[in-house]
Amino acid sequence: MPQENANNQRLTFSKRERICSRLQIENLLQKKQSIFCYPFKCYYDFTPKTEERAVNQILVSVPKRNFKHAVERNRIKRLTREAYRLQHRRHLDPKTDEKNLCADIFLFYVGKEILPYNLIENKIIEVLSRLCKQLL
RNA sequence: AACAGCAGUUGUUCCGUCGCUGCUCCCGCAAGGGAGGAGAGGAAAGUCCGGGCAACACAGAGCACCGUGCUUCUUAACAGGAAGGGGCUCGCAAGGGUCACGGCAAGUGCCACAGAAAAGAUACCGCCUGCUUCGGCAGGUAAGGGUGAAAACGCGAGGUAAGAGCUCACGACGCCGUCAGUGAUGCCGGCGAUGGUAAACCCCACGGGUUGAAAAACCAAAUAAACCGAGGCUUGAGGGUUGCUCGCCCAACUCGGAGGGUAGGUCGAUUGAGACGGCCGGCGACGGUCGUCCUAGAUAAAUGACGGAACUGGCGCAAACCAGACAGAACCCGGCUUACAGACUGCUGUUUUUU
RNA sequence: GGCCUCGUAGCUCAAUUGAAUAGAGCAUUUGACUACGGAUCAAAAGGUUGCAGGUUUGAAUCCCGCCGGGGUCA
Repeated sequence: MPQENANNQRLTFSKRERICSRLQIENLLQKKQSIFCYPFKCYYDFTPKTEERAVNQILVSVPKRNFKHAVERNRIKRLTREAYRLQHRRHLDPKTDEKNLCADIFLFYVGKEILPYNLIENKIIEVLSRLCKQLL
């Protein structure tokens, strides 16, 4: 099984890397720190690493207003998560490890139509690199 | 063979790499890791009905409200389904389609405009009889005209001054009786009433307690106030006891406990009115019995991404290119409704060709 | 996931006990008034009553099925 990753890490995206707490979401939205990169609006926050939390966490949301069918919303969320899974080891984790922080990221899909996977992947890379600039 | 209708089945497949969520086994103190195997639908949708399950309420009965409405059967139950009856309708016929299909002969209401009159009848024109000052007046009548969506059962004959269910035959309708049928109902006989409207109020029959998994149950941080137990030593401060001080008590304060149950977690929650197959009963829906199988269980919510190949379609030979329906479980079932490219099967009808 | 409500001119609302031309204000257009504009006056246009069926002589209204919007349950 060839491991192509430079850090020799598996490209995982398990439940620990997701935001599941309602309180966490509300805190995140109250900070009102956001960047915009079509088709994503991204709320974010950085907290110091603790024993309980040592990884970056992410949440994807697609409004029902723009996509009426559950099939479409599921597809966007899956594409977004897949792009994050493949890219966050390279573009986000080294920077946060350097600062000993971990990030909460709320990705809000504000586009009106479903984009193909390679476009979404490029946009996710852009979002992650801009987040890294916010760190500096 | 083509086309059309109806009914039913199916609704892309395979390989590689990287992932996600449960389950089983193994390693590990743990975090986690490894292996194996599983992982969206016929509608998962709409939430339109009916249940299971749960909490609360409840002696019994009635009223109100809501729903259903030909009959019999089916079922856990239903506004579903099956078979049958009746009306309407398509058709030469065979046969098919469709129906909120109990009751306006229990009561009340409504029926605009037009029209004499829209329902206890009435009388504009007309018809007939009588009177007449020849202008009409009085009476009878509802056959005809006209109005309207609808006109006092329809139509023919008798009858009459003219007429009239006034009488009779046939026909539409209700009730009763005989016969057939489990029954709706049908045949025959007798009696009887007559506008429509109950998706108008209402009457009759039957059914419905309310609220829904954000239900319910269990574990249980932090914090506030109240309670219980122990302490409450020195100094200072509050209240009571006392004229005052000391003392004592309360209380502040400290520690512990129990209680309720918020954040959070567990459960509910996936073995069930289960699926598949055989046999038996039934016209059928469906039921009985035997055997085999275990077939998603997430919880801010898994079932995905990329690449390759095949298949189908755009398209008439090939290649290239493009596309692959409707749509995503949220406690679980039975139905209904709505969406749906294509493929396949069966039956029926029409047309053409061949024998 | 469950439940409740509402869809009428471009906008805000009537008509809702079925009754025949669906009405009012603002906005739009035209004309008058004015040197011009505003205000005012007069007139016009604008509606598949969300869509599709049914009941009825007749439906915005009654019934049924869809579609869309809003609200509510921690």
